[in-house]
Amino acid sequence: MQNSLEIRYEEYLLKFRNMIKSLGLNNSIQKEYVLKLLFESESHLSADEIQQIIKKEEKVNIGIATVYRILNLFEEMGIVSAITIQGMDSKMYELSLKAHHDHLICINCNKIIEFVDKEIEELQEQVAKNRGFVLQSHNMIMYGICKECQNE
Amino acid sequence: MQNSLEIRYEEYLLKFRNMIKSLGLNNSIQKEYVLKLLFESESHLSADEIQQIIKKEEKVNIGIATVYRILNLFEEMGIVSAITIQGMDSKMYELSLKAHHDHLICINCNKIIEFVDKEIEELQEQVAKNRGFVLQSHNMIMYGICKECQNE
DNA sequence: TAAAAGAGTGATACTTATTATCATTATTAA
DNA sequence: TTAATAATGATAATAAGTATCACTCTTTTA
Repeated sequence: MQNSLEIRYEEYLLKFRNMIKSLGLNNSIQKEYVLKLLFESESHLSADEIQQIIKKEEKVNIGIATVYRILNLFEEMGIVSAITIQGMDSKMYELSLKAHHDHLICINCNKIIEFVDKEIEELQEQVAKNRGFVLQSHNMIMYGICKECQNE
Repeated sequence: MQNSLEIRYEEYLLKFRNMIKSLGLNNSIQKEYVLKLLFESESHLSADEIQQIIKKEEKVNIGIATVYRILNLFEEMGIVSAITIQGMDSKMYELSLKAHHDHLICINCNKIIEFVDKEIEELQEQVAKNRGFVLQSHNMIMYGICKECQNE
């Protein structure tokens, strides 16, 4: 019997395949490898990490250009979002299926905590509105020291 | 008679020179060119722009490595902060002397509006505190379409 | 079912921002 | 003024991300 993660993934995969088809694109095993990895991963991954993990786990080759191509496509489709973290030299990707959220990062151990604060979101809308902007998206990353790292 | 901007800059320059000295570093004409440019500039500048502007305005050569070196130093000193804007391939620098603020950027015309919202800042502290973090800094960039670009 | 057309992949060349290196120049201290 | 130290500039190196192109895989259509 499958666990709930797998079941959820099966559902998600079907939706994904429909989306790809309705965009007039061809699906591929590579796209599904990337999708599955992002779906199962707890953490944010770089293109390079994605390539390495797929090579190791799936025992299959995947070109770095393909990884970038797929990640860019997924971003355009709105199913992946990228964040740029201070001090890191490559973008980190995650599924944006998980609802929108912001990030709190420990500058010592690099732990990433995801959160949403409804009040902040509302105030952001307000700030934009007051300046005549129609808000499209935002990026908020907070940096600090987590509880564990404070006791060192 | 000097205008108030110049007067403020003179004051600031003296503080800067002291800071450099107390760090055991040597001041240089290049450092002061970069400082002055950032002080006078309304906008956020890339390292490349800084190099080009200094070459043109001061009719003097300055190496790109020096520009980066100085910007990194200034960041460590806490007098410059860098932001990474979606879709731009280089970091944008500004003096962080101007009090802390966040950014609202038009995705059409690239206009950048700086703002601070005290309530948001407080909520951010709260979010961090609730998760056991001691907050050190944050980056918040909001993307949208400005009033002017909406009527196009 | 088989070919033609279209799309996707992987290797690799390329671009470009940023950093490292090192000889030369400028500054500070004695 | 000179020895020691630090900063600069040219340039080589690094590395992330993109562009290109030959080849392979899908899809379509006859």
